[in-house]
Amino acid sequence: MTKEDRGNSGMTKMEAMGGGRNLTYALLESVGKAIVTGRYDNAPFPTEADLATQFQVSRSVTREAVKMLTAKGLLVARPRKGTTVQPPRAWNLFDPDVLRWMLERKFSLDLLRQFNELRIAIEPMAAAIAARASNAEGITGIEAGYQRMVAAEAGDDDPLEADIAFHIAILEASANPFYAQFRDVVMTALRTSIRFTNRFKGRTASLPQHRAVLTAIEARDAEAARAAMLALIEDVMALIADAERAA
Amino acid sequence: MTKEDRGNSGMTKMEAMGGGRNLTYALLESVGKAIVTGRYDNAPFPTEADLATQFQVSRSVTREAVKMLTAKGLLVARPRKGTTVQPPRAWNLFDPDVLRWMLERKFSLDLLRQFNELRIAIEPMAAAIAARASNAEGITGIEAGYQRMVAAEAGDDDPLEADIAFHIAILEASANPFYAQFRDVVMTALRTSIRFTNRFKGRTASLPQHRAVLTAIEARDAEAARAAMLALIEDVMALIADAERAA
DNA sequence: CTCGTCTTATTTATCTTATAAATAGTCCGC
DNA sequence: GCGGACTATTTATAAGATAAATAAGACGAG
Repeated sequence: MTKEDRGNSGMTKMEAMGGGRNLTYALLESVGKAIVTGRYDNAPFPTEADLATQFQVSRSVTREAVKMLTAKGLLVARPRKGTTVQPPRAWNLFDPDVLRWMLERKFSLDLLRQFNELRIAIEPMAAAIAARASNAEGITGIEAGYQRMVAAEAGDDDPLEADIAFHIAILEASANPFYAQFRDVVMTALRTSIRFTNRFKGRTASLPQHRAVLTAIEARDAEAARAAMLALIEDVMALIADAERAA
Repeated sequence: MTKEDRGNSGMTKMEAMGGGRNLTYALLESVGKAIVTGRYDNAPFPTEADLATQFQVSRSVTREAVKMLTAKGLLVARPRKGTTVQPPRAWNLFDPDVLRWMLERKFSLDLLRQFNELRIAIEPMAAAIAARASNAEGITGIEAGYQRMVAAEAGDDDPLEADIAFHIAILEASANPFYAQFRDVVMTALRTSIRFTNRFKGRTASLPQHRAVLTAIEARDAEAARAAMLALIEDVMALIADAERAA
């Protein structure tokens, strides 16, 4: 149950909390998306008083949302100067919210390519580390992810979520917090890019290739694990390159 | 240090703003560090009212600091349940503040090794991409970084800052925002780990090795750039491995 | 005119006091 | 026992006042 229909035509209060579990998160979502979409590129960011008026919320809510956006690198506030939007290079791209806003803004094939360029660096290495150093729990997680993909093949699980689970299990099996940190990034990016990958039918995340990664890790063969994962992502890259040529 | 034994010459107001440019940032710093240091591992996180009382600041300041810590993944707040510390896996390790708190907490050789394990994935690839795709501006930046290292060798610049500038220039030359994003992470981690690397005398960041990276990028030789950068970081890894054996 | 200082206006920062909303825990009637 | 109303606690929201910081303009001395 989402929200009961009040039946009125008012619809104020942050558009009936369209963004999150409370006003602050709703405002965070609205303003964050607006910033990333470039609404303030050629206009000054409003003062906190204006923001509160525009969105019909109290200054407390406004200030707390602004503080969160500041923590994510999107804004900076100074007395008398007002609140200003930071240049994109300052945005924390590895913050799930920020990344999601960027991916949702219009879906850029370019950004998707750049993201997969990152995956090429991270995931094969994570697979190699996992092959070398993961414990039983880590291996079990990867196997579970693979089994979900098998189930998805038979229609018993969501293909995308299963695919994501597999990749995340490997990141976590690396037992390196820096690699595990990419959990949310990979999750967010893969979820959002579904619109793209789904455009290519039959692209059901090659089970054999994933199996190759799994068996290499189980066999503690770091080099094979790295190579198998690399091949997997480079297939995606090839797909993107094709799309770029087509466009 | 408890709060009881103040009583002397005033010194309230968040201990004379010991943390940042205002009360909110001072509180952010204090509480962030406390969380990462584990002060609340075996104790419940205080309610916002208690926090305000303990640190002698208003609820506004308290709430705004808590919201920033929430945005960084350290806290989560729910009505009636209170504010609770998130498990470390939820912390945004790529947030400069969070990373700094983690590195400062006691200096873990283990964390340093894990960080360099990440560098092995990122930086050689960034160098390769830079060799393949960087523009004139990117190359100039790398050359400037190298020149700073040369100057540092002669005592005309800070060796650590010059070294950092070189590595960051490469990340930025990759023209991939995801790689450029590691700018702050690398900066923070290298700065903080100075205490470690300095313990080894003569470790003045081999100029020839850095030069090899530069020339490879200038020559647009991606593979050579990757290899040169990899060699560079693996030297650091060897250093860490030695230290781990010694301990 | 030029430079430094002083004043002023604007904006964030802080504090205070209420009230609302959410919900974990308790108690009650059956 | 068990479901549901009740209560107490904690965050969420609002509103208003004051403080602090500082950019911009006014002013005055040289």
